[in-house]
Amino acid sequence: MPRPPRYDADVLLDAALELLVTQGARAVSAAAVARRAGVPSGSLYHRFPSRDALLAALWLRTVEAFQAEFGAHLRGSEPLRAARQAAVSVLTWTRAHPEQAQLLLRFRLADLLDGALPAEAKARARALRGAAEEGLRAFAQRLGLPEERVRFALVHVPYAAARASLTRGEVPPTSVDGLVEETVDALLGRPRPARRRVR
Amino acid sequence: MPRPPRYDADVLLDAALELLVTQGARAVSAAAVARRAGVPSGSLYHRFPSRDALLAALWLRTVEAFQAEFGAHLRGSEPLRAARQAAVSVLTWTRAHPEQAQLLLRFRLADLLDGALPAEAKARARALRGAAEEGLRAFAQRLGLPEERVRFALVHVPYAAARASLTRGEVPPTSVDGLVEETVDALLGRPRPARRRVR
DNA sequence: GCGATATTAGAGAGCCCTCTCTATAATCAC
DNA sequence: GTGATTATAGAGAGGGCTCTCTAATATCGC
Repeated sequence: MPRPPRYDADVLLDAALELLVTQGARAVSAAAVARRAGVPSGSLYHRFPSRDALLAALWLRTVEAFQAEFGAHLRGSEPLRAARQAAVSVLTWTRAHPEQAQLLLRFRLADLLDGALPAEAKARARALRGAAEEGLRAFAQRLGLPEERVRFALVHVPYAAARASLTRGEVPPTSVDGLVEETVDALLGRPRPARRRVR
Repeated sequence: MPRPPRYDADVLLDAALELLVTQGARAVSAAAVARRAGVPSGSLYHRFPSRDALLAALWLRTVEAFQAEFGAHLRGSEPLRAARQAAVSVLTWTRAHPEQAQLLLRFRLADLLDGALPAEAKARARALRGAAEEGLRAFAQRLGLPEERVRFALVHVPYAAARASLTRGEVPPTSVDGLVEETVDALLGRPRPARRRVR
């Protein structure tokens, strides 16, 4: 039997994530990741065939984690309630995993890579995209509302709310949860009888 | 008198923008910008002291253009109407200047740079940020609503709507204008009597 | 034409990065 | 212990990038 591994692939992905959110995409070189993780470059390339493959793995690991949670909420029983919960879960997840959230909010997969997406990663990416599309489509149907409207309310609005804080290096305050729920209600539910004018 | 310039600085900024939106931040090297613009690298460095200075100049040129328009709408007479117009102007501007919009939507200034923001750019950036903050603060006061709510409705929601299309390489369809106005009304105005359930 | 001035033009020093390659080490079945 | 297998470890080839430096060039006032 073989020599046991000394470094976990996740150690490298974690290092890459840290570099990415603190220093930006240009700072994430395979060499920098290896240095930061305290791993010889040879060992890095033993696990990942290329820098692009490493970045793709980081991206996919993160999207998978996020979508698992968001999707679970969408499948909840009462639709409007599920919608609110899914939307707010974006903020909750962001608070629980600020670095991962930054990765998703600030970068596109293609922007992290130098070349084309490695074939193996492409399959994983397509599966994820498919699952997300399908989940949203099904949910829109349950609500009886156009997909565009549902996507706007559940994806882009919470996204914007999370992004607002993250770009300032903070975590979204709980006060925006209310704004997001209110927006979801306004777009997907019956209009609220009277809006409280907070001031 | 001196020899007349042969290249305009904007030619370089345009080339950088094109590289940025089509290839991502990592692709925008000073060398690549010069190649793309058909300018010798020496001439590039004659205009910009460093790659970072060039990228900062591109960013600032773009933010200034965007804010000029957004700010003008905010100063419109009837507040709720001004709010709707400002919010929708984000989408209009995005359609008129898709590449510039992508720059603002997809990248943060710091992510484009390798090092710290050059001092000269820092002053310009601070001025811009100050003007934006002040404009929003004043508008929130006119509306008599909390700044956070106004920022969410006028900045982040339209931002999200624009981003939705741009990340797919498209320009926002006019159909989202309605969603944005509806959201602005719901968050800043009196609730609409009855929402039309489109389907 | 002639200096003064600003700009072009491009070669190349030095640096970092990606990725490869080879030598070495650790584990297990027998 | 031996062989098979899988990792580690790190040096270095080759390439691109940033930025500098020098030589050449275009314009103007006189």
